[in-house]
Amino acid sequence: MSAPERTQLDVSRLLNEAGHALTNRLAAALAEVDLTPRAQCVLIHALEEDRTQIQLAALAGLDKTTMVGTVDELEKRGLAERRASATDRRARIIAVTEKGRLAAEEGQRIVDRVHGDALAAFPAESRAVFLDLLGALALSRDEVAGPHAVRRPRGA
Amino acid sequence: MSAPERTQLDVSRLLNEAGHALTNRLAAALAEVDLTPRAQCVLIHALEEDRTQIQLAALAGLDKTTMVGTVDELEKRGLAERRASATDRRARIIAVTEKGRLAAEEGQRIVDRVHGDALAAFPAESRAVFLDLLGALALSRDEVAGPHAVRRPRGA
DNA sequence: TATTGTTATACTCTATAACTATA
DNA sequence: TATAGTTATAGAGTATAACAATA
Repeated sequence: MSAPERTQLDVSRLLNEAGHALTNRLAAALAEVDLTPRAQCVLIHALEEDRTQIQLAALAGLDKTTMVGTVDELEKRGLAERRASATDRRARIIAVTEKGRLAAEEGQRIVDRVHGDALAAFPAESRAVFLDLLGALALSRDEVAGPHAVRRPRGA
Repeated sequence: MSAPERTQLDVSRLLNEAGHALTNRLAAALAEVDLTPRAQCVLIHALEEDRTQIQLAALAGLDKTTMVGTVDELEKRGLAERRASATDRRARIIAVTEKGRLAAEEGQRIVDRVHGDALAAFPAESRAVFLDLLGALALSRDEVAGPHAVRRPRGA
């Protein structure tokens, strides 16, 4: 507890750069099977159980309007289908097709490989500490500011 | 070394979320002294020594065209000035004014505080491990893919 | 021929607003 | 009245292209 720890001058920048680096690698790797990280994420969550677009959007951290296009794409490529919900005629359940399931499973192997490779150089204990702390930091997401960052309302 | 370590299912997502969270907090805190993280970053680097716009852009991870607007803003607010380089008549040295120096120093205290707060809850050893690993991850930025992520050329 | 800084503009991404149909 | 999904579009951010001055 001496001078303000200059070692980590810019933690936020390190986080953003590391995040971009990994995301780019992930996107490049998933592109080999024609998937985006987002599509992969949605497919995986949709496989777990019957979920509506809004539920999937929340899980993926997307807006419902962004989700429309994402699902359009999945449907166009035959990886998933919109089905009427049995309990709410407004809602659409996103059902993953067999083709989609196979793609998602291969995608998941790729995701695991990329993440594994990124951390492979470090000892297991360090990885555990890192992931623990990182998880806690990520959780503190909406605790401080409002639900979302700045964005002026329409007529301003 | 058992099944693919499911613990860190999505490291890249954690990194991005933690990065956004911290960046938002940083932006909110710096807004109190009317600075953006970017302006703060440019001011600090410009204070260290005489630097041109392009040099500052590289240090801040910005495009030179983005830098123009950033410097415009700093100049308009009287925090910095464009000065002719003594050695290259094409180049502009970004000189920080006294007002800019004071703002940057206060900004740096805020940056240190926010970063300190974010990590305060964790033991020093964990922080050290975390920052070490994070720094290594961030360094691996351009090692894999090309210099920048996708962007179709103009006429495509 | 290459580079600094500039302008203009085009592209991507995402969210707001307004709407329909349900609840 | 509120919510799921849709559309259209506005806004923010950033990069490409083309240019003038200079190297």
